[in-house]
Amino acid sequence: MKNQEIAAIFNEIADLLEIKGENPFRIRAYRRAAQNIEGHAKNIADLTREELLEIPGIGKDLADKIEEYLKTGKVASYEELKKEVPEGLAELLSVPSLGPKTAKLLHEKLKIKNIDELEKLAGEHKLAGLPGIKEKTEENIIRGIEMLKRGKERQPLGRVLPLASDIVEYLKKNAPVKKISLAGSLRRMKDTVRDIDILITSFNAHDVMKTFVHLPDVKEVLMQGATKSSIITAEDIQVDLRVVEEESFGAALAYFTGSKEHNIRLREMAVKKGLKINEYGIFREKDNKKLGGKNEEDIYNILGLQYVPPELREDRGELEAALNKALPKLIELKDIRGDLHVHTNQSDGSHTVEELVSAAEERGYEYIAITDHSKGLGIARGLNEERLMEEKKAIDALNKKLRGFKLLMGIEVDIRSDGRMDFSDEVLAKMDIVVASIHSGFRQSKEQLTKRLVSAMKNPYVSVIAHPTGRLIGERDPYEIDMDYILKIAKETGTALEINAYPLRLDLNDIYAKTAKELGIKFVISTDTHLISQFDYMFYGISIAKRGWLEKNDVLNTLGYNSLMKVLKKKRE
DNA sequence: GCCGTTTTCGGCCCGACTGTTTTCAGTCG
Repeated sequence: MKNQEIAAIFNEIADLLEIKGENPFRIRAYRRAAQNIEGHAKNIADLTREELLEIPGIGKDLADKIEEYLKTGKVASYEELKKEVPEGLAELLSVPSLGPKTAKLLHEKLKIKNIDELEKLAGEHKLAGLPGIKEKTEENIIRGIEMLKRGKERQPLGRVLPLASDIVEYLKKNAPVKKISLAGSLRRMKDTVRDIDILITSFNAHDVMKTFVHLPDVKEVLMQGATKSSIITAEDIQVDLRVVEEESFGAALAYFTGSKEHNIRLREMAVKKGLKINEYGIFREKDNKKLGGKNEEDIYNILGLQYVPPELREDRGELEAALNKALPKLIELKDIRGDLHVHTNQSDGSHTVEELVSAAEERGYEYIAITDHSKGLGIARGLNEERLMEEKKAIDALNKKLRGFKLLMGIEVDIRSDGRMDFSDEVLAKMDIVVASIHSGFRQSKEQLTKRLVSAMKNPYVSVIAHPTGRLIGERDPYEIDMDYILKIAKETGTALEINAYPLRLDLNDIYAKTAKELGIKFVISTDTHLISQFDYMFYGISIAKRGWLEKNDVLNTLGYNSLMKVLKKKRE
């Protein structure tokens, strides 16, 4: 996909323009375009000019630049800019607390061109004494470089959310907290997050702040004010806390939940109606009369919009839909009636089928599918045909004993590097459900990898493609595939795509899920459980599904057992 | 640079905290 490349260039242009001190709105236009290109599920390279212009934030000029890049591999104006602003200077902007004005100043006065030079001169205390810079600013820059070096990359949702919940619980117990809520990308359940935002109401903000900056986990206090404080935890995650008045809680929640792009659009809509939105409420412009803000719903209602669930607030069309009362009725955890990707101790899981059944029953499920690995995956003790048939026999027997609960006999069949399935059709035909996935040859060419998935989908017995892009957040990039083509074949063959709920996978991601849904492709949301506690990862899968605008009807494991079996058989016919 | 049931030109979201100042600029979210 060219999308990331083009988005990166537009962001870089925005950085360079910032350092030059250009019109801030022009800079924002580049950033907005970059954001919308990155979030676009279709390959930009395949769009017609008309389709390009339909992307919000892309006008004539930026469409020209995109076409120029696709044609020549370069953008002339970008190359010009790079000549004007020394290479490396833009990277200074990635240092927290250092913005374009300071970057420009540092270059003009000290000829600093990159972070290494900055670090050296800051260490020698050469920064202090420049206009507007004294010791404190120098210290902050040094600290910013340290933070940057520690790699404060985005962390997987599944790693940060438990931490955030702990902090919320601690504050509830130890500080005078009335209302408390997570906000930011964590509340939107983005698959990765950079920091934790917490919003609080209290009759004693001062004490809340005091407790907060003395949390057991605090490594560093970045700022402490009357209504806003920030810390860094021992895990190197930044936590921002805001205390607001009860009367403003809803407005503040909306404001701090974001996304920034969503909020900007919301405010633009408000301005057009003669209203003003800030974190304290929604106001009439002419006399500043407060119309609402205690509840988050106020903001949307007064603008004549449906309430937009946090997971949708990304400026991906949700405000237009809210205006037309056309928001999806999002899937919920309680809609899920079973898990269709579960491993036992026959391959690399930790539990017996019986143990898994009782755990599933506890969670209110009506069925699960046992899908151990196939023989090709030796490392996971993949099953050969003989062991698979033994497992099937055991499951058949168990099914006869179970009351009100069903086991589906399945397999997670390995898609071999040449595109063949690890079992013959004859064996696959004996399964209730076949989940196919790639576990090897991640570095094959895009064509090869695409071909492997296509060959799996064209197999009449393959019901689901599991973790379709193979990513492990923060550890392994998705392998390269032609997603447009994959989606087309999924639709044609009636193959479902999995949203793997394992927190490091979350694969398909939200963007692809939304596109796939629009094409009418069906999904399963599965946990890939190897350990009983992992059944609870379903919650993460649901969150990604919500972010992909999925409704109950889009997801096969919301069906009752009989309906599900009917759907699974349909592809084979 | 984008965008238009106010506009093809003139707008473009809004406020807190910090560090530097002595009323404010820069940065951030």
